[in-house]
Amino acid sequence: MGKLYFYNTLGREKDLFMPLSNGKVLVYTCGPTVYHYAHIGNLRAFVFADILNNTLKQNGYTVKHQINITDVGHLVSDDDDGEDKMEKGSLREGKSVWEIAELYTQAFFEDLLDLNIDKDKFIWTKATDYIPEQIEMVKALEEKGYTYKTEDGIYFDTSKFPKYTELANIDIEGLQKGKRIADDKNEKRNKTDFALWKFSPKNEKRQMEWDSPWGIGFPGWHIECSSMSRAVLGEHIDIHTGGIDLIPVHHTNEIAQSEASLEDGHRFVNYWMHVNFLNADKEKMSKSSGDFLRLLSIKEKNISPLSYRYLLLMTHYRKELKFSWESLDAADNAYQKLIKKFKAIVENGKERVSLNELSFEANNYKEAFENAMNDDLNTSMALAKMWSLINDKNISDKEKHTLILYFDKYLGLNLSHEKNKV
RNA sequence: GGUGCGAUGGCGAAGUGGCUCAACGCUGCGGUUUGCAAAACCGCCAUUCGCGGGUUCGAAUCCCGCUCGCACCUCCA
Repeated sequence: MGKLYFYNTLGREKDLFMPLSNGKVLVYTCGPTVYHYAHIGNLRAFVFADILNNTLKQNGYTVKHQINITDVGHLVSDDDDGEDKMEKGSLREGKSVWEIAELYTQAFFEDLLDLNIDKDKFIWTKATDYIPEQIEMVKALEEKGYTYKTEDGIYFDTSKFPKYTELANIDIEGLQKGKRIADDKNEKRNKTDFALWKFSPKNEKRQMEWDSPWGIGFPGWHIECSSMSRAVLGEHIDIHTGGIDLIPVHHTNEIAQSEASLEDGHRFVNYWMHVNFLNADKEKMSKSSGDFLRLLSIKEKNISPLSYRYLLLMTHYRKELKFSWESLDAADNAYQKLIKKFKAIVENGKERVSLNELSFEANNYKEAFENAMNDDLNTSMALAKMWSLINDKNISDKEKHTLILYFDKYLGLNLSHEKNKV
């Protein structure tokens, strides 16, 4: 097992990775919401999760990696009578909310397949399959005195959890009025308090609603990750990943729920890893429906989705990526060239050598590549090492063949198969 | 208002004190090859790392100040 260093959002520095139990790593990734198609920005988080998963495995760990699917609708923010996004989608498309969830879940899985992400590596859990667990957790929090009831739901009292600001470094006083916290009409005690259970609106039948000790309703949107991760991975997990936007609200709330319901002082998560955003050149990557770039848009331009994956690997995951068609073209050129070069290498060096009988020089490339990946998943550096290897005339094609296939176990660029268009 | 991130060649991007007077890829340019072209191959393309100071034998890398840009806090990852 090599030495892995990960940048931890909690503490904001690169730490040596030490798993909770020997040889086994528990990972949780915040997954998609399934009332719309994923745009390519969403997908960045899952390519990252995939690379992380690969790297852990290459380092000899057994990885148990869970991703949730948010199929419960939650209220559209601002106004009180805001519609639920699932229900809204249902209305829009004339399908039941369950059909909506299924439709977009399948579309999401297709995107993963296109990106060479084997979905079977992960344990997928749907929020609607874990309603009893979510209710249990809310009950536990209630028993410990962390909750209170208002007209529209059961809320978590964040003032009772002193470490609340730890992850995001939130200045509660500084939170501006008029933003999400402004709805003082719903009797929230603190600006940062959030719903654990929401009551169904009176005189209205929702398509998704469940009975609970507090009345008919549906879970708050943070509780699903806390309770599902506990159900599948246990109370303590090694690594939790997600988009950078989840830090201040969602992950902060997750920590509060999970740790408040544990014994004092126990950490819910040891390493928090956050993927930066991909932003479009001109238009902002759209948040809700509307126009946004799908993987399909890339395919329609006859560009391989794996070229998009290559583009993602060109930049470090913690760095913002500005998407443009120019940069995707550059990535596509590089990726297609890589495939060609690799094919030529395979033809000249058909039989491979074993990884432990590499020449000294070839082994240097192996180590340089591993070091790059193990240093907080520096894929950009790793790609550079791969190119240097390809261009090195002193290494035999047999060894190159061996090494590139090995590298691709980390990178997942599907270099060994023929499904790529050339 | 709060929080966080960033500024490196035409573009993307690595590099956190000496092995980098700056990797790797894309583009471009010159050449070899070719009937021409494409492809392939060979070669070239930042004395410089936003600006101004400072620390040091030595800084893109550390410190101070400044300028500019971006993101999140509105259920986008």
